[in-house]
Amino acid sequence: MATSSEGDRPWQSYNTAYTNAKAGMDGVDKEKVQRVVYEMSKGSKYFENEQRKEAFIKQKIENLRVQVDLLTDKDISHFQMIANKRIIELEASRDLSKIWLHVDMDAFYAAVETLENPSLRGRPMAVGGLSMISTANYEARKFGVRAGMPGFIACKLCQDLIFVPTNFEKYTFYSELTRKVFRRYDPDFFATSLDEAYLNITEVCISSDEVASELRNAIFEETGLTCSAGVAPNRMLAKVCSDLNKPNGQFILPNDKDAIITFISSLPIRKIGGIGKVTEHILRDALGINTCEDMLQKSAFLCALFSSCSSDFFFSVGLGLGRTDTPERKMRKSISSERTFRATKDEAFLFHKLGDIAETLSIDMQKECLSGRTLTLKLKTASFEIRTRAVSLQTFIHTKEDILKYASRILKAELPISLRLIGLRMSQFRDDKNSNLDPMQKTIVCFLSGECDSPSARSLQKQDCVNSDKLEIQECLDFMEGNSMQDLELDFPASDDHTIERHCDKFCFSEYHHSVSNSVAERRELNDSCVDEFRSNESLQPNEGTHSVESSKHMKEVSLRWIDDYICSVCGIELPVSFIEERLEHLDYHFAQRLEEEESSQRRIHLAPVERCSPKASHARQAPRKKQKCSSKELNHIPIESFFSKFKKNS
DNA sequence: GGGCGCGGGATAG
DNA sequence: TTCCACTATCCCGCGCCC
Ligand SMILES: Cc1cn([C@H]2C[C@H](O)[C@@H](COP(=O)(O)OP(=O)(O)OP(=O)(O)O)O2)c(=O)[nH]c1=O
Ligand SMILES: [Mg+2]
Repeated sequence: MATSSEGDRPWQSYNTAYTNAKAGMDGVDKEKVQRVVYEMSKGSKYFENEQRKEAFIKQKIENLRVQVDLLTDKDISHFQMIANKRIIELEASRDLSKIWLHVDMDAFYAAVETLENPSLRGRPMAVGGLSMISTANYEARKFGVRAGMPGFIACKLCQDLIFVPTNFEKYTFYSELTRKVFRRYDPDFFATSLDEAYLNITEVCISSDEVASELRNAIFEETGLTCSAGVAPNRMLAKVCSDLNKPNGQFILPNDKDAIITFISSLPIRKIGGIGKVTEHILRDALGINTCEDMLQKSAFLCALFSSCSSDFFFSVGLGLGRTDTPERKMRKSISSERTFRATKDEAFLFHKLGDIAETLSIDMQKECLSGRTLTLKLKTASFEIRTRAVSLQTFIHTKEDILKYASRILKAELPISLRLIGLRMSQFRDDKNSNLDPMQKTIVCFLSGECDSPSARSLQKQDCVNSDKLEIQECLDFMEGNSMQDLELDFPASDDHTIERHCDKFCFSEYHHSVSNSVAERRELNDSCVDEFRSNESLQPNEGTHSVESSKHMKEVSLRWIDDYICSVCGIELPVSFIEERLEHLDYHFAQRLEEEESSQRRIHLAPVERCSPKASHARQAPRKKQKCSSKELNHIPIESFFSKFKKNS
């Protein structure tokens, strides 16, 4: 440990952020880099925050060491038995039947910029700005400049460094080109970022070496970009391998257990994906673990100190085991936007920023047709402390106004505060996966198109399905035929009233009112002291006798017009109402509808499959509503035009 | 006790 | 003169509810 010489060379104790071995960093004067970084950082707010975090981790390590010291010989042999058993089980699961290839483009953003501006070739260059750089080319790396380093420090390390601003459209374009090549080798390849992908080449592989060379050549031919590749029996090892001969190189690890053991034994644990700065630090200083092999040597202690989930992971690393299956494609779980600015406590400025962020987030959500019910506000204080505050709503939101409304309330609760960053994230998207759907059920849109199992139909289901409130179509049809509305019930997501109050006791959040009832209005007055739209738990009870009665004939017309409007506004096809009516007669499908309570009172119709099970709670009763035109503004971005074009031809 | 929601943290590109 | 990004995912611990 360098602690003894800390007095002389304080930079050695400053975190190892830029010192971990990285491609292109051989032969760099690490001591000098470390010193410059330290000199530039020392005394800054950022630095102080890092020191706080570091101290916290040191404390954690200290606690672990105490735990280790307390272990008796008996304890140790006990945990050793458990560990051995687990290791044998894991070893038994070893699968050497697959061949995985990991591709990683070299200095990707920088390489793309160089391609578009050849004068940059051979000169040290970084993509990003003075505050942060995304990556640097290999010329710049010789100076110690690297991804995640602030630009102003990089400048000190390399006087002639050229900065190029990021341009994601370019990177996306070139990423697409590389993926075209990947697809030829494995149509089911899966990309983990713009510049990385895993390919299962088991089937196409005669010689791994040749496949890798051929692939890299093809990529270079078709894009002008170089990449590195790693081939191994599982994804964890393939990723390690792709980094070994970077840039523009490859490394093949044969599907042979002895070769794997040899390979893994001397490998520093930091090379493994999932083991970062902190884990490396903890395992080294608490248990003396440096290489993957050490994971097995110290298995008893890993068992004693960590959860079985964590120790399993550590043992897998020691054995060189990794996933060999192809993961199913997952939809995104959250979407966010955040901005950094000069730290300030000027509230007008902060709220203005919040509005900007809400707007970009809303635009991004609309691009992907997302609507979410959990909003998370992220703040970074002037001292770099990160705070997050979340609310889960009863309704799904995606407009700037809605996002800003709730975000403002949360932010108000944090004032006064000096901030340097504000971010907003939406999650818990509206999605059929959120409710136990019968996957055999199809959407109304599907039905109308007659293409129930087409991929576009599935993607449509993913994007535009379940709502917080739904009407069973059969019930709706019953109603249309003159039955009572009394039996129609709405399905709310689980109520989070208490949660909201608990976590943000200064504010009460408005609920989504499905019917305008006197009782709600009355309660609103009673709770006037709280906020504008308070909603008590009592209001979750069904509202009695509040709906007016309109003729069922009229309702039927209205319902059919809704659907007609929906289809029209989405894809511009005007269908005869009688056609829709005829189609609907055959359905055991459902449609969901949603009434915006906001000033615009826009009505949005969502077509959705619905679970067969009865609604969990019946909080409100549906009241008949007046017909309103669908808002095409909200619907236009739903990318189902191509889907409907099929339908157009047929009709 | 399982599930949910929140807040913090680690990791990666 | 300037003084460390942005997007996303997973995991853990905690408190609460059913
Ligand atoms: C590591 C990192 C990468 N990126 C971007 C820029 C990178 O070009 C791109 C791919 O990341 P990396 O593959 O990690 O880095 P790289 O491709 O630039 O260099 P190499 O693989 O040869 O070591 O992701 C960031 O924006 N921020 C980061 O912190
Ligand atoms: Mg790369």
